[in-house]
Amino acid sequence: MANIQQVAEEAGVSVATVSRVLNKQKNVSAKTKALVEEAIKKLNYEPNMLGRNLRNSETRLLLIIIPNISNPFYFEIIKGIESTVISQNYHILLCETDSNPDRENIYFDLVKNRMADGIISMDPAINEERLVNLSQKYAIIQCSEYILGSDIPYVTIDNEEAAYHAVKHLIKIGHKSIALINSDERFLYARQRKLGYQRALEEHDIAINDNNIFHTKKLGFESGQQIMKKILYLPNRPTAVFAVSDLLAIGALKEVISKGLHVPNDIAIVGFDKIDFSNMTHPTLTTIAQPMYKMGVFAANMLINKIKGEEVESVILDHELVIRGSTSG
Amino acid sequence: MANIQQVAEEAGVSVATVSRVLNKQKNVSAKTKALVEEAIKKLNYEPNMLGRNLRNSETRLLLIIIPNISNPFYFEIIKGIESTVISQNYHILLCETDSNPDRENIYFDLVKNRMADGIISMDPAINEERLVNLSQKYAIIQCSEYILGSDIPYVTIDNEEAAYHAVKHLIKIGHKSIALINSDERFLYARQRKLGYQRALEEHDIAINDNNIFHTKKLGFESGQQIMKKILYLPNRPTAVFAVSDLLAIGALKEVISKGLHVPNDIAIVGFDKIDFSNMTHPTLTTIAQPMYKMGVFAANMLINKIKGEEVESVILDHELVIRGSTSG
DNA sequence: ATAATGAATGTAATCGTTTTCATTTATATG
DNA sequence: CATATAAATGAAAACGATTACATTCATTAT
Repeated sequence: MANIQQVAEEAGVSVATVSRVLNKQKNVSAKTKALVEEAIKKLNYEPNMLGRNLRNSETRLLLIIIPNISNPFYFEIIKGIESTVISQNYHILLCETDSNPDRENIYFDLVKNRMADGIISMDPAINEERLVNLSQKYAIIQCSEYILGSDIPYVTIDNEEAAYHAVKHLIKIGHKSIALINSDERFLYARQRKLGYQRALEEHDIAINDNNIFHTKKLGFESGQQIMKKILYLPNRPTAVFAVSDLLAIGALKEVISKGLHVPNDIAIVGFDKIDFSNMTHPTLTTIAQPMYKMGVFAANMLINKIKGEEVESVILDHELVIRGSTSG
Repeated sequence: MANIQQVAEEAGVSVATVSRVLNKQKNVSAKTKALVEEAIKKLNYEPNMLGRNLRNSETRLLLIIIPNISNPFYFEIIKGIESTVISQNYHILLCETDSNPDRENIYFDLVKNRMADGIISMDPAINEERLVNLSQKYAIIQCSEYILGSDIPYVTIDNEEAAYHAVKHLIKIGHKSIALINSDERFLYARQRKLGYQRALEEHDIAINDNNIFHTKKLGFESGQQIMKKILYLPNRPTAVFAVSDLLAIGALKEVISKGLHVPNDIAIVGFDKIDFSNMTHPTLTTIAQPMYKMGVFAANMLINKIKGEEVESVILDHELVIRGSTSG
């Protein structure tokens, strides 16, 4: 494996000149440039990034921290991030915490050890104290979930407003008894979405019934299924359900169908996220669309700017209510 | 940001000694070790991996190449890989090619430039020539899809046998007209699964009807849906469908249901992969389960061994037919 | 007390780049 | 033609670790 030294010898120039050619710098004559390029080709030379990285003290690697790789919510965001960073010669290290603090620490160490230049965190369960602490010294951006009051820049949507939209839609088509399938209220987005749910009900003079509010720690289909099972047994069965994620909504939908009930006639359902699969259920799922790809692009650009030392501002993007079969027969 | 030099000064020892403490080597007295550890704590020292990596010429980064991050087939495999490598102090760089040769090249360069120590490729559309070429100099393992006749080690299942199983199941429950939704036959697995499909039919004296065999370049739900649309218009409509991936099968299922037909009474469906979603459809999907997590673990260990310079053998793991609602009313 | 042994520690080279600064070479100006 | 200026090139330090080898120190045997 040839190194820059050997290329220099082969071309009969100094390593500095080779480096200049490599980095497309000015001030190298066409003749020597050709000489160097020839030597590179002849020796099959590929620059060693380790040397370069050490010298430049950067890795051009970015950490993306997510709770779980199989949650489709993150796909489009990640695609947005990936295509943005790759054009700027960065790469991403996808880190799945599984909400395990040990995993989290391993990833944090990666940036402390300078194996990564920055972090985009999308994990609601992340250790906030440590993250804020880390953000003093390293470039960090939050995406989707963020820490209220910290000064880590974030990109997100207005969760309260979005939930308000979703529930208002249910009310408008005539529902008065609406259940909420929420996730853990430790998480900001869960609290915000609940607020939106409550505001919509209050605004239409519908009493908030705590028996209609459910929580789950896990965000998979199964949780939605289990909670819907409980909802179906409720004495005054609600006529509609708002779930804070499509996965939960799809699990719920599945349970209703399995019991031989009709969606939306017996129970209407609204989800959140507009994941791909939400269009493959029968009926298709009404849901709140987040501009996921765009969120990824924003987060990526913000992080890269932050790495460059620029000042970056948090961003709140628009959402959209997508009305489909699960609320309109 | 302190470096090893400053720690050495603070502790009043040489950098060699600090390095020895860092790497938990023998031959350091308890006293000096304590001294060094104190200095490390005091200066908040974190070793810089770039220095270490350059010296050791390794990055402990492994490339995982997949066609598309949103295909759930890869999740469990990736989880298997991730948890295996992390315990051995490696990390993964998830690389999505989108079947775009430019992307692929960027990733290949990563290993040429020594930013990664090896590759696990799961991309059926990968440039075989380049991959084989690269495997002369770098550690490469293939997972799931592999190159026949190359000597890149792989871990996979017996695709032909699995498809044979699936189709035989359909025949056993009485079907005689069975459509195949295949992917691009450029891919080995597609050819193998078709072979299994044909063998099952032949073995039961069912004529193979080319009109019942469909191909798609894209592997999303929508492709399954579109193809099923065609199948439903066929003059002698098949009574069963075998799709080479769950995504295709779910799209197909959706189309059948949407047309008001019954699964499995009007059309039975078998998928492939046992992705999470396959349990969330109504009815649930009969499918072939691949031992995905295990495949990931194997691939990871094989790669790490290969990096160490050991000889590694290819592996073929068992599959399993999971019978569910879409073939048994 | 001395030599022999082994453990602990230090010195300096090394990995492969980039970049500052000095020096050489080419070009333009009078 | 001499000089001023700009462009091209090179020498060497730097990035931060690891490690071969040399050296010092402590321990034991004679």
